[in-house]
Amino acid sequence: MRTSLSITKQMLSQVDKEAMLQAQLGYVLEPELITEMAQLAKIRETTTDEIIVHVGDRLQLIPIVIEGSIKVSRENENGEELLLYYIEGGDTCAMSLQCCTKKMDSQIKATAMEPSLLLMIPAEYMETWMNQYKSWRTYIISNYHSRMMELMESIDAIAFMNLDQRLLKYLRDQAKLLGSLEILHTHQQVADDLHSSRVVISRLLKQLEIKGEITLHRNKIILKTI
DNA sequence: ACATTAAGTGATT
DNA sequence: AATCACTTAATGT
Repeated sequence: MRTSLSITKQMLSQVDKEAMLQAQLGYVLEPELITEMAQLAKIRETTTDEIIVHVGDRLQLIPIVIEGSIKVSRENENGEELLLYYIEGGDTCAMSLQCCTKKMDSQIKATAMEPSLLLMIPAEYMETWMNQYKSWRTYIISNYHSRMMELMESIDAIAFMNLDQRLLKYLRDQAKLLGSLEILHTHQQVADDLHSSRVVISRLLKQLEIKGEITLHRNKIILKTI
């Protein structure tokens, strides 16, 4: 009984993979490629805050985000972090491709921000697809470009914005990404993402609350507007 | 009721 | 803006 159920579920998900890819990438990728990807891809489901890639991991599979969102951060040897950018539905981390083919260890940490669904593709196929499918080339290059732009935005924020502005931007980015004005984070988690300290973040959040931008609760920050 | 974790605060650098 | 040292508040057992 249990076996037949799980087999059914497995088969369904195999069929669904193509549909999911079609829905997310049907406009950019050739149908033959979508089919091929669906055959090769392994499904990975994540829970909120599940770490998908650790610093130092040797990647062999490249994730494509189907549902949900992933946070990519830098991490130093003390475990201190800095959020770099997010990866949303239909996106991939093109940088991990290079990481795979050059057999380098991952320089970043990837964490699921919500329950997410990923398709994991063996890196070696990605290489051959670069020559085989024009749409794939375009997709990867455009992904590289997006990540690069987001990286620059982060650098701008760090270099040119005060922490209070950066904090507000962070809250708004989170809200946009997760589609909710309620941000379910502790002040400590926010501080980690911004590589600041809890006390400082608490004080700045208090100021934002006084200004009427947000309201504060335990484990929860509510934005008034995006 | 008690322990634990999150958030608030004053003082100091 | 960060850190320390402490208080207060919220929540779990």
